[in-house]
Amino acid sequence: MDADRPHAAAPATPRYAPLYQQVREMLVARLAAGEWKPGEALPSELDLAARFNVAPGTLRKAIDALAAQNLVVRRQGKGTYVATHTEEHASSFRFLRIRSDTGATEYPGSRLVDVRRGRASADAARLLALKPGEAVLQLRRVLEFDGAPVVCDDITLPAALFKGLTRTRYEAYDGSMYGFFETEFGVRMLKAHERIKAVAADATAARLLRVAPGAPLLAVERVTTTFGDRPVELRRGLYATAHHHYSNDLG
Amino acid sequence: MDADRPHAAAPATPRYAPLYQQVREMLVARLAAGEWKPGEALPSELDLAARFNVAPGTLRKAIDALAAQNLVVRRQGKGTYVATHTEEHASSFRFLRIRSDTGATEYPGSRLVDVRRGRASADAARLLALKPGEAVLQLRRVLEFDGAPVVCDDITLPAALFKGLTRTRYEAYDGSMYGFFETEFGVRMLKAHERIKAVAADATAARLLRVAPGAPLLAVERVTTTFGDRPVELRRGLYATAHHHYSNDLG
DNA sequence: CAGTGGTCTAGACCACATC
DNA sequence: ATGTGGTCTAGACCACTGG
Repeated sequence: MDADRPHAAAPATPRYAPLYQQVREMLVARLAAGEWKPGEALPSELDLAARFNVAPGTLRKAIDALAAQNLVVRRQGKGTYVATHTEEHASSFRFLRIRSDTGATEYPGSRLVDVRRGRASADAARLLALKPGEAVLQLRRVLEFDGAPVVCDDITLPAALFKGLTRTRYEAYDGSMYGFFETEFGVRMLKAHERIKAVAADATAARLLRVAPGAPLLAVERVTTTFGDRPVELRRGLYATAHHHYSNDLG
Repeated sequence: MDADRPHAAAPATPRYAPLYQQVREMLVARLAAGEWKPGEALPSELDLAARFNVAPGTLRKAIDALAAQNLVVRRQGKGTYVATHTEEHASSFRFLRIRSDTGATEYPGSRLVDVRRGRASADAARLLALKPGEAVLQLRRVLEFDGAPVVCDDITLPAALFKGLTRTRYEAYDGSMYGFFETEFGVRMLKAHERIKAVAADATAARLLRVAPGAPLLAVERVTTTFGDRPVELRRGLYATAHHHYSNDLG
């Protein structure tokens, strides 16, 4: 690109980077920069192909890759849209793996119990790529299925990215927490890694989840990342699994 | 295919099936029938395109889909190979989500504790699509990381598919359990669904995993399927997560 | 060197959504 | 009717592998 030389670009670290990957990276950069906002349509494929001076097929392959990463969503006959957490009233199960044993597909209610400012522990700093002691926000929220508490999450956020986050403001927002982060703070949660253990409920968890102290709970530690694999959320959750389970597909 | 009319095939249930999907399904059928065995190379793309009377690009897209499902593996310059569980000495972590907390990537040892014949419980029958009381094999095996037991699996298999499975025969086999199933019984594990809960260790589990009775454990119920989403294995595992965790990527 | 998968191009046509 | 993404085709050329 740049010029009209198809795939003669100078190799960076790998010996060679396919044109469609280069185009993909340019598109990601523009998405990250907010050239097209979540929920908006990208220009048409032919338009983009012309801009980047590549064949439609090449441009298409680049967008295929973005769609596979869930960065954009294609809608036949309409266009290609920037992925958003604000429309996923069904597909918000993308980051929510807890399910009712009965298979009921009800969407849980979220209750924000507490918001406070604090400083990153050594642990949190490491996982969030912050300096120990940097300012963070600590949220605690409870997920309720059919009125019964099932999940208790302790969420740690870099304060610098979420200036002005308050409990009131969250409660004024209608939608998922990641929708809230996206809309109000421009932070887009793209990928997450979870580490799961089994633990015994301590007094606090027992009270919040209404289980006996010492009852076995799932402990889920999630690090969520945005563009460039930059960690922007640390979430430690305790799941009561008497009537619910963590669902996972391998394949 | 069939004729030389590109995509005029009669719609079945969906209004319309793309040619490359039809080709994909024909390839899956041949894979399931064993026309090419695990580890073997498929014919070249040009060859297959000619056989199916489609353009190389269309055949390629069909194989792309198979590769995305991990049914085949492409190797540039060499060919496209049927996926196998017998070569994945590294990538066998595809179906093994337990990891050491220290990040050590050691491969665990597997010890088959017990093999017995039995009849399917109502539960097992439902999950394996058998009739209650049908003959099954019950295996119990322990996974050890660095000599310490971490996972105890109770595995239920339809006896009809695994005739002649004995402990001796497993111990004579050098490789993973799914490699054993594939090589010795022609059963290919393709996908799995897991449901995870936290439970307290009972006396048996406590002894096998060397934890205190009542200690919290991960309980992982896995249903593994082969071609056509046919369930062929039910696996109930207990994971000791003091120094290990279940690792999962979302995104 | 020949053979394989991988990339790129170019254009025709289909299906879907919207006006 | 128009514009969008989706499919299909056809052929040239590149990169990797192995004899």
